[in-house]
Amino acid sequence: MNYAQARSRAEILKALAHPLRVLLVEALTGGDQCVCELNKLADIDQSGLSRHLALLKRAGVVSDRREGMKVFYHLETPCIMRALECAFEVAKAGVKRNRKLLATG
Amino acid sequence: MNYAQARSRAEILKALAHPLRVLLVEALTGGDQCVCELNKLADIDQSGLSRHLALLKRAGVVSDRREGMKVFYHLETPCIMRALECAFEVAKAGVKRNRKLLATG
DNA sequence: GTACAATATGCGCATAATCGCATATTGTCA
DNA sequence: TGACAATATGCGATTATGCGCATATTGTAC
Repeated sequence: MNYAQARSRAEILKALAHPLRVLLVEALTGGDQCVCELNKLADIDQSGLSRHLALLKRAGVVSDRREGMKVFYHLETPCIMRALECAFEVAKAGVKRNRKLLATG
Repeated sequence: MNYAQARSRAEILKALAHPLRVLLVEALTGGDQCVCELNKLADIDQSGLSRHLALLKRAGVVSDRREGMKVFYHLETPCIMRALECAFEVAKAGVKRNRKLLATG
């Protein structure tokens, strides 16, 4: 893998590397949702949410479509969630490892 | 999923969300390597590399062990590569999608 | 046309990430 | 002990991110 390839992978990962965006992607695995629904996921200002969604869209992770006044977002890449599952396992393992280190050392 | 869980997942993703760190993780799937070897992967200053490795370690993605003067890094989570593969698919799809948009619009 | 609802964007500020350089630490060998 | 190799850390400068507020856009209904 060359640096250019690594950069494009990193771009995607960066798009996912935010708590709210993780929540958004997870929510969208259950099906498309409009911004007004997604806005209930976390206590965030609407303009911020809109920015996060735009960012995910730019990265190619989601797409959007308009229906009347509402805009629905769609998860283009369910495989991303499998990646997140793995990441979660890593996190748990890491926490355990650190606990062990603290107990031992 | 609550915000705390999302945050811990985002932490892992953030750790991976850098071109050099993507390269490092990929390189380590082939087996443990010392910093001096990893330093050949990209044109980066040694102290920078050390920082990136420390970051991956803090996130629980890699571990290190000392052997004489050298420090070897070990990938704790080969499953991470699936995330990278997925990210790559997303990236490719994104490029295709943009081409189509350019052609259509 | 007005009024309103849903969503997006411009802007300024605060915080975090990254980098390069110098320097410190740790281990080996003579 | 001193000299050197491998790695890590402190610091300052630059750049990128995220946030909240105000405002703009787009669509609907009257």
